[in-house]
Amino acid sequence: MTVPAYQRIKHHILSRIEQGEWIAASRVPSENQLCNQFSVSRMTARKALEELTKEGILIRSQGLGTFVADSKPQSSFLEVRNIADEIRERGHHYRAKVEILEARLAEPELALALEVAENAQLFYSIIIHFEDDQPVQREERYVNPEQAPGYLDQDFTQTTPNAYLNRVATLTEATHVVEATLADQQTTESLAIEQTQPCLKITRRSWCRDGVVSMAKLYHPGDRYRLGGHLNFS
Amino acid sequence: MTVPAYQRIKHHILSRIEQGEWIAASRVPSENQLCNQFSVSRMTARKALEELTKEGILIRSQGLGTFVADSKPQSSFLEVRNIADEIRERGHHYRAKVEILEARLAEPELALALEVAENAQLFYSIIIHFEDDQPVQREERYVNPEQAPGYLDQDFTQTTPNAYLNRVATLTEATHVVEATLADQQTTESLAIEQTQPCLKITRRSWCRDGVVSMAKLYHPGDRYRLGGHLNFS
DNA sequence: AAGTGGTCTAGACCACTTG
DNA sequence: AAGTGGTCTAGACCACTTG
Repeated sequence: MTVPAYQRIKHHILSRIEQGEWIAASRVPSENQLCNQFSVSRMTARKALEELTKEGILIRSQGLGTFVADSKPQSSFLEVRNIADEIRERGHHYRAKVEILEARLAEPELALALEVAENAQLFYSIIIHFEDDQPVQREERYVNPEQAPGYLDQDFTQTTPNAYLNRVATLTEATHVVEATLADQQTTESLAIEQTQPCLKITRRSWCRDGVVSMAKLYHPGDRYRLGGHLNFS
Repeated sequence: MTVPAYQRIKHHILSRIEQGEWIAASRVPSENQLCNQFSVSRMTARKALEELTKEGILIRSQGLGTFVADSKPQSSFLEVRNIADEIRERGHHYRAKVEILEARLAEPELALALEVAENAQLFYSIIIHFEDDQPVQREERYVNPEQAPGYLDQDFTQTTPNAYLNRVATLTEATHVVEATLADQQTTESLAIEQTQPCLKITRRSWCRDGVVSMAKLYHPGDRYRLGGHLNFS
C-alpha cells in the first residue's frame, strides 16, 4: 500500500473543491457514501473527513452532514501582548477608559463564536487604551462568564482584560485574524480619527482547556499602531 | 458517557505536562500502555495521542515512541508564507504578473535597510499576485545581489521571489511590520482598488548568516486579504 | 424512521527502531 | 524478537437533525 486509502479520499475531496465542483457550503459525501465509493471501512472514510475538518477545509455537523468551509487565510503565528505593558515598555504613559462593562445575551453569531448557547449570558466590555493621552486601541470584548465569573467587578482602568483573563483562566490556545478596514462611527469617535482613516483590526479568540474564554475585536488607528514580529529559523 | 474517554486521556497527559512531571523530550506512555491504564481500545488511546500531536504538544516517531514537544517560543512572531502556496491551498487559481525586474542603485534609506553601501547595486522587482484573477498582493522587493546573484534571470510567473530566495539562501531570521494604510497611486492601480481603500501592508526583512538578503513591502487590499494566526501556549 | 456524524471495540497486518 | 506507531476492518451504540 503506497498511498494510504484515507489520503486518496482526502485528495479526491480536495481536488473536487479545487476544481470548483464543490464550492463553499456544498455538502460533501457522507461517511457511509465514501465507504461504498472507495470500498473502505467507515473509520477510514471518517479519518479523511476528520483531518480535512481539522485543517479548516470542511465543517461537520451531527445529523446534518459535512460541508465545504469558506476558504480562509492559512495559519501563521502572531502573539498579541498586553497593550499596557507594550506602551510602558516604549517609555510612554498608559491610561484606559472604560466605555461599557455589562452583561448581555448572546446573539446567534456571538453564541457560535464563543461556543455557548444562544441567548446565554455573556460579559461585554468596551475599553479605550491611551498612549500618552492619544487613543491607540479600542477593545470590544465578549467573555464567557463560566471562565471568568468576576469579570464585571474588575476595575479595568487598573488592569487590562487581557491581564485579568490570563490570571483567572489558563489560556491554552488563541487565534487571530488581522485586517485593514474602516471603522464604524462609534469606533472612529472613540479613537478620535476620521472615518476615512484605515484601521488595523485584530480579532482574537482565546481558549482554556474547557473551551472558549473570550473574543476581542481590537481596532487601532493605522497611523498610530503597527504590529511587529521577529522570526528565528533554526 | 459525559466526557469521552479520549478526552480524559488528553487531559491526563496535558496535566502531567502542566505539572512539570513530563518535561520536553520526555517519553509519554505508549498506545498499549494507555490502553491498559485507561481500559480502552487502542484506537481510543491513539486518538488522544494523535490529537495532541496535531496540536503540537507531542511528537511521535514510529518504532521509537511518543514524546513531549518543546514548548513554543514566546516572542511575538509572524510567519509570512509563500503566497502562491497559500492561494493554492485555498483551492484557488494562482497567477503572477511581473511589473518590474531590474537593477537599481541603493538610495541612502535603502542602503541602510539592506545593510549595503550607498549607491551599491540592488535588484528590484514589483510583482502582482492574483487569486482567481483578482489581485491580492503587490510585492515590491529589494534584493542584495551578493546573496542571490541570479535574481534577475528568474521567471517570477513560475516561482515566487520568496520561494527562489529560500532556495538560494538559507534564511536564518526575518522581521515583520504589519500596518493598515492607504496605498499610493501606482499600488492602487496595480491592485485595481480605490485610493480610499484601506490596505494591509507588511514590511518584511530577511537575513541569512551573511547579512540582509531582502526587504519586501507587501500591499494587500483590506477587503481581500487577512492574516490568520494560531497559537498554542503550553 | 432514516440518515448523519461522534465515540468505541477487539481484533489485524505493516514498517520502523532497538537490543 | 519485542515494542513502537501507522493503517485498516467490521462491527456497535449513541445523539442529533430532518421528514
